[in-house]
Amino acid sequence: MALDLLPVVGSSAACCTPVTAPTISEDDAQQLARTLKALADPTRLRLLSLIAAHEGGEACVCDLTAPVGLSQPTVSHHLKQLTEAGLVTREKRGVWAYFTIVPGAVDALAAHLGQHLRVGGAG
Amino acid sequence: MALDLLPVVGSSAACCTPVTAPTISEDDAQQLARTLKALADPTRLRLLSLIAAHEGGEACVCDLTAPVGLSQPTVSHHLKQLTEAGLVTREKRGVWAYFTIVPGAVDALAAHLGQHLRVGGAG
DNA sequence: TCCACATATCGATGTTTGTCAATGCACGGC
DNA sequence: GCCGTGCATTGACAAACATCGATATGTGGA
Repeated sequence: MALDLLPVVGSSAACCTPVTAPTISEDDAQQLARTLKALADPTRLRLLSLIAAHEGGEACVCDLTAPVGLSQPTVSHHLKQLTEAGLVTREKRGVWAYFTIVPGAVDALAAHLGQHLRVGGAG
Repeated sequence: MALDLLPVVGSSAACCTPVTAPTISEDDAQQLARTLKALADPTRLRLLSLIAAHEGGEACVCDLTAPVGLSQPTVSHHLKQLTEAGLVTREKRGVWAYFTIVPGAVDALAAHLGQHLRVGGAG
């Protein structure tokens, strides 16, 4: 292993400042991104807004298809995404499925984000 | 076209509760989704976290490629997305491009979200 | 039992997105 | 003036996604 020369350049200096705080883990980033992806669609944002604006904070699929102007299967698909992301809950009553915003879900997401993205790191 | 029967069912009642608050506009939803999309990727979240954790709150591309394990063009592409979303700023100093977190950008996003998604509507 | 209706799932399709290799561009040192 | 280096852009490609029509599932009423 006789390769101990390698000048290493040394003097160029400027680039590559050191990391001074812990960064988000790969798993945390993936989990956070999954939830954000559920939010990052105009149709789903409108669905959430519609649910929140409905009387009692709940709405069924038939309440939502007309306002967003999409087919029933598409709306159902988006609601499934939101449910799997933990942003809404689904409750079946009779023939209808009522969706409700999970309180605090968005706040928790925002807190998580702020924790990792604040300059100076997670500390 | 003599088809005026169509019983209309009428009595089923239950479904379709009324909307009692204003909902997010189509444009607002689109704009909000665009910013969220920039955040909704594990690589970009890690880049943001890395920038925030670097000394002085800034980092250049060469600081970031190795930690995320992707090619330089890919990292550059993600940083462009983040810049266009207003989440980071880019400052060229000599040969290097330094990226900085835009302070308050995430907070503003969170505030925007909460405003539209709180049950009871935008208030 | 049969039918109508609300919702979910499936299969197909066009679009968007993340990634890379190759190349272009600007800056600084020799 | 030339070359090396850091970064951005381009073109290509595969994976993911939003959307629809058709169909399946489950529920309540006749």
